[in-house]
Order: sequence, then C-alpha cells, then structure tokens
Amino acid sequence: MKNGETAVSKATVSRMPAYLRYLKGEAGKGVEYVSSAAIAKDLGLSAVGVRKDLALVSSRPGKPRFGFEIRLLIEDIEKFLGYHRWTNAVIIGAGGLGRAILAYEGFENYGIHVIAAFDASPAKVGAVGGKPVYPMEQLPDIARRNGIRVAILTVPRAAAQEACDEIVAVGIKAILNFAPVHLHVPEGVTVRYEDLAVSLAALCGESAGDQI
Amino acid sequence: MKNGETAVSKATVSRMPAYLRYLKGEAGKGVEYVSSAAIAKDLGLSAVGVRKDLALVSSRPGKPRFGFEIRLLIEDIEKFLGYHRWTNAVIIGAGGLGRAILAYEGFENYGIHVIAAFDASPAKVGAVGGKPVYPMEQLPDIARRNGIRVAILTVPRAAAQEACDEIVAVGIKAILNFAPVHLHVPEGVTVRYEDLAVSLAALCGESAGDQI
DNA sequence: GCATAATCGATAAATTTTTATCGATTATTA
DNA sequence: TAATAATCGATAAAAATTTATCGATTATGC
Repeated sequence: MKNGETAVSKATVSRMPAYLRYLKGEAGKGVEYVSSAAIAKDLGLSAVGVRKDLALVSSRPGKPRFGFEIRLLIEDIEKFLGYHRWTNAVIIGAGGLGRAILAYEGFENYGIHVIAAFDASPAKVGAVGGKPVYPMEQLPDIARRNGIRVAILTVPRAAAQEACDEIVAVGIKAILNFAPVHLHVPEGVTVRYEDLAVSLAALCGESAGDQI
Repeated sequence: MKNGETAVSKATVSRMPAYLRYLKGEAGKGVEYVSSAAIAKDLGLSAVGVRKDLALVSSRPGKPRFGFEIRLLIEDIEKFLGYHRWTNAVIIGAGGLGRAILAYEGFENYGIHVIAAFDASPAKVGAVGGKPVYPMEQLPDIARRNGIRVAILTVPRAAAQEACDEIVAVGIKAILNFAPVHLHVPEGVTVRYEDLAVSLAALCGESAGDQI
C-alpha cells in the first residue's frame, strides 16, 4: 500500500478472474445469490479469504443469510478489472495458433478488439474468420492509425525477438507472448508469457505430486 | 513445510519456468555462467530472491565471482519440475485452437506427448500435422490403452462441462481448460484454467495502470 | 413476535514470502 | 604473492498474505 491508489493485493487481483468465471457460470444457471462459503468450496479457497477479496471490490456488502448478489458482484469485478475500457489488439504471426486466436470471439467480452493479424510470409496474407491478415510491413501504419496498445505474439521461437523488436518500435507497450522464449524489451514495456507447454507441464507436476 | 518433502514454496515454483526460459535463451547464445544479479535484472526480480530460489533447486552452489553454471542449472530446474518424467496427453475439441495445439511440437521438450485429438463432430475427424483426430466415442478405449493422464480441453464454452465429465469418467486426473467456464469436477481431479481473454485483459490492466 | 440458524465484516494471530545485511569465498590484477 | 572486486549463502528483519475468532445482522419457522 504505497499511496492509497492500490490498496488491493496482487494475490487478490489474481483470484478475480476465477471469481468472475465462477459467478458467470452460476448466473447462467439462474442463481441470484451466492455465499462466500459456497464460492470457497467450489473454488477450493477459504470462505474468509473469499469474503476479504470480495469486500475489497464489491460496492455493496453481502446480505447476511443470503450472501452476495451475483449480478452486482459481476459488475463490480468487471469494473475493478477494467473490462469496461476498450483496448485494440493485434496478432503477430498468422500460423495455426495465431489464426485460431484471430477467429476466437471471446475477447469481446473483456473489452478487447482483436482487429487484425500480421505475418512476414505473403502466403499467409488474406483473412480468417472475417478478420484481415496483413503483411508485416503494414504493421506500423495500421497500428498507429488504430491506436493499438497490445500485441499477441504467436510467431515461431526463432522469429520471436525480431518480431518483438518491431512491435516495440511501433510503440506498443504490452505483449502477450506465446513463443517459449525470454524477450528482451526496453523499460516500460510489459511482457506476459503464455507458455502452453509450461502450463501443461505444471499441471502434470501438480497432479503427479500425489502419486510418487 | 509440513513433513519435509515440500520445503519449496509455491511462489518459488511459479518462478521456475521463467528461469528456465531465460537460462535456455542465454545458453543458446553461448553464455556459460550467469550471476544472480544478471538474472534478476533481466527478469525484474531481486538478486537475493533469485539466489534463494536457485539455492533450493540447484545441486551445486554458485561460484563466487562467476555465478551459476547455466548448463547445470537448466538440468536441475528441469529435474525439479519433473520434465524428465514422460506423460501422455490428448486434446478434446479439434477446432481452431485444438488443431493448433495438436500441431505444436513444443510439448516434447517438456516431457509431454500429445498423442491425439478427439471431437464430437465427424467432420473434424482425420489428422493434423501427422497426428490423428478421432471421434469422441473412441476416447475411453484409446485413453485407457495409452495411459493418458492429461487432457487439454478446447471445446466451445457450451460443450465444456459435458466434455469434462467424459474426461473424468475415463479416469483422467488433470485437465488444462481453455474454455472460459468454471468446471465442476470431483475431488482428486485438477483443473488449470487457461483463459486467453483473461490473460490478455490482465495484460491490458497492467500496462494501463500507469496511464490513468 | 421471538428464538434460531446462517452469513457477513472486522480485528487479531499465524504463516508465508520478500527484502536487507554481512561475513566468506574466489578469480583477477598489480 | 597480496590486495581487490564480485559474487555467493546464511541469518535476520520487514512486509504481505492467509487463517482464525467473534460480535453483528437478517431471513426463517414456530
């Protein structure tokens, strides 16, 4: 807690997406209220922890005997996470993964427009799922005109650093990197690593722990 | 620290993949030694923290004046994370994302064989990147014969819980879920959520924090 | 209308994780 | 060969996070 602007811990923030996913699921089933104990049980957390987390982001307190109103809670968490602010994003690398992400519609629910993909290979240029794939040369122009703030990097490992440099040169400050490579970026640029293999390996490790 | 078997904190474990990625990158450039200070600088951590993490997994101490020997460190971390144990995995849902993952070769580096995909739609059956796509009905048979321990779930949101139930019924104990849905699973089954939209949204939030 | 049971929110304790400090070790270099 | 600078590992302090406890609130059922 440095100056009052961020009184919410990182650990709490990291649990918010799980709450949101859970609450939306319950809302979809027609449930209107949910207790901290119920959330904790389904998500494998402690009820006290859940209450603490929710107290930090919810605008209205929970009702004794009922719990929290799901609809309000979803609104509050979305507002807290900033899903109400729209962001434009692009994909760099139109291989299998890049094209799959380009076709994925789920981002719109989170305030993110993925507007196009770019690829160094002319063979990949065209369109996927109604969205355009441009040659890499057009990145600076299109990115600047559309105020792109985020890039999703889905190029092969060997091309990652070079592509990263191009992204940075355009002024993009946030990169979601799917290439299993450590990227060197200047100060002020945020990289988030999304290594599918690591996720899977971690999962194996977790579930294997019991068996040894 | 309950009984001496797990004296390594979760936080430390969660940083290991980043170390590994970084070290492999440096090794690829021909570097042989690296200091805790250098790692910390590039990864945005504290040198003391890096030393503490590495002390817990490395078999040999670092050399004063040189740092750690990268080759040994990579071996130690891989051993620690269990990448030496082989695991068979399958993909459930052969849409765009499922096919992209099926074609991805990177898993082999982490001790994971993705042997096949399954899909409820007959139209999807066939092969991708040399790997077979089977109809969903064959999951129990093939999974049991190959000792499948992990499933990667890439079906649409609406089909996720049903597919999850089928996976669980087969006896698979670990699921990497790409559908943006909370899954209800029995005790003993581990689910890891890999919500691309959330990752991206979180990234936007991080980089947006400065600008408000 | 009143006792009851379920739930919340706040405060306090315990645990975990991070950061700081300092002596010990080892290659470099004069 | 001896002084120096860089780095480590261990111990201690600080900060963050999780867990426990308890009185307050509110719908339910008699």
